[in-house]
Amino acid sequence: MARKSGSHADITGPRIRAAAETLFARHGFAAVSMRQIAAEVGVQAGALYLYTADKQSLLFDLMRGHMEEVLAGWARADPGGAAEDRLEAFCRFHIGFHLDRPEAVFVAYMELRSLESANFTVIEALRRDYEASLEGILRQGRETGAFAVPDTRLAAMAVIAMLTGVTTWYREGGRLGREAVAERYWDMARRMVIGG
Amino acid sequence: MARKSGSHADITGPRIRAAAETLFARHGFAAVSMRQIAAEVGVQAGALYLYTADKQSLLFDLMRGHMEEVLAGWARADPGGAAEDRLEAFCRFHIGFHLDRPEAVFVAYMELRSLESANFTVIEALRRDYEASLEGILRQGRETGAFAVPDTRLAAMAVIAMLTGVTTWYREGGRLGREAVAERYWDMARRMVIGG
DNA sequence: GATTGAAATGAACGCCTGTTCAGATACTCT
DNA sequence: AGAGTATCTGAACAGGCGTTCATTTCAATC
Repeated sequence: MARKSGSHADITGPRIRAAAETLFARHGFAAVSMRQIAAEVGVQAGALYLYTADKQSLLFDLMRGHMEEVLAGWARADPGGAAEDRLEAFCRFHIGFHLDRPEAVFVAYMELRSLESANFTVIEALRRDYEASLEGILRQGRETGAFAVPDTRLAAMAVIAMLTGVTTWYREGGRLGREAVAERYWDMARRMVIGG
Repeated sequence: MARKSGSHADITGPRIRAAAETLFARHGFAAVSMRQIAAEVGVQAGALYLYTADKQSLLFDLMRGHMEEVLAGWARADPGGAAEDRLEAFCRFHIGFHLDRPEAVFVAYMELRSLESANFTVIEALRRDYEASLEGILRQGRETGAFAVPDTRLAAMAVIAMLTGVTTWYREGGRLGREAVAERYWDMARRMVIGG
């Protein structure tokens, strides 16, 4: 029989993933035990295995889900058109998306080394897809003469590193709001690549 | 009696720290056991405690040593003078220094959360000192009119994140040499902050 | 050759790990 | 009320953890 929507199982799975994400972000994958995750959900450790094959799958599912969300998010946010407009959209999207999910971002960037080899390959490929989408914008801008970028791959890595860095210091309710931060970062990114 | 220089003890301590650094960088602090470190040095686990109080001290000493090296290194490399010259020196120093010590950098950036609270405070203060030295350059440049930076703290964080990002993709013997990478990153940093 | 003292061993401590599973519980549908 | 199923418990497993310490090893000194 098909499971009713809203059943306990439909709720507990996501709760486990959320608890794991929070704990992995705070203490690191290796430092968090299945019993800690279970306690956070209010359940015994054995119950977790009704929802996940093992601890590694929990991490992998979290990271793959995040990377797919990033890619789908940018696919939606990409306005197309001129390279400069697309770069602005990319900067604003990247910062907004990352500030919305600080824990997922933390896990995705810090726990690559905790992935088993086959899982690492999958996540790494998704990451390269995302980086390639930025590099595509830079190539387009160079071809149309809008950007002066001697090395698009290198510039793409530099821009992404700069943008992602926001998550290490930004605090909600701090001196600058998201919009102000995004504005200034977009301005710096523009100056980095613009011709002249 | 004073210990003879070159004694076993003078050699084993650094060997333990080197092994710990490599293993912490590769697998993460929590995922590495004292027995693994000992095996790497060719010794039983108990022997490590002749050279370090505990595992946490091993990590803390590594990170403090690294941060103090960074600060001392920049103090030596800072040419003084015009802000633009100092910024160029900073970019080249930061990239060169970090590419020389990929493992120490990895540990210093990834294992902050593995530090006990008191130790974290110490490391964080050292990091802020380093960031402040870059921000000082940007402030100087803004005051002399060389740079157009609306927010020096934000720009400092952006530049450091961009520069540090090199360590995530640079591979010795790759498409670009260190000098070429440093040259292009300095160019991007300059464009980010320069007036006009 | 005996004495010293540093260096290292290897066993032990109590506790925690990821994972499994037989049995108990609670809920839904007839 | 009773059957059936989804959910969870709680104990167990084999092994690893950080750390301690009595004992041994070994090279340098007297």
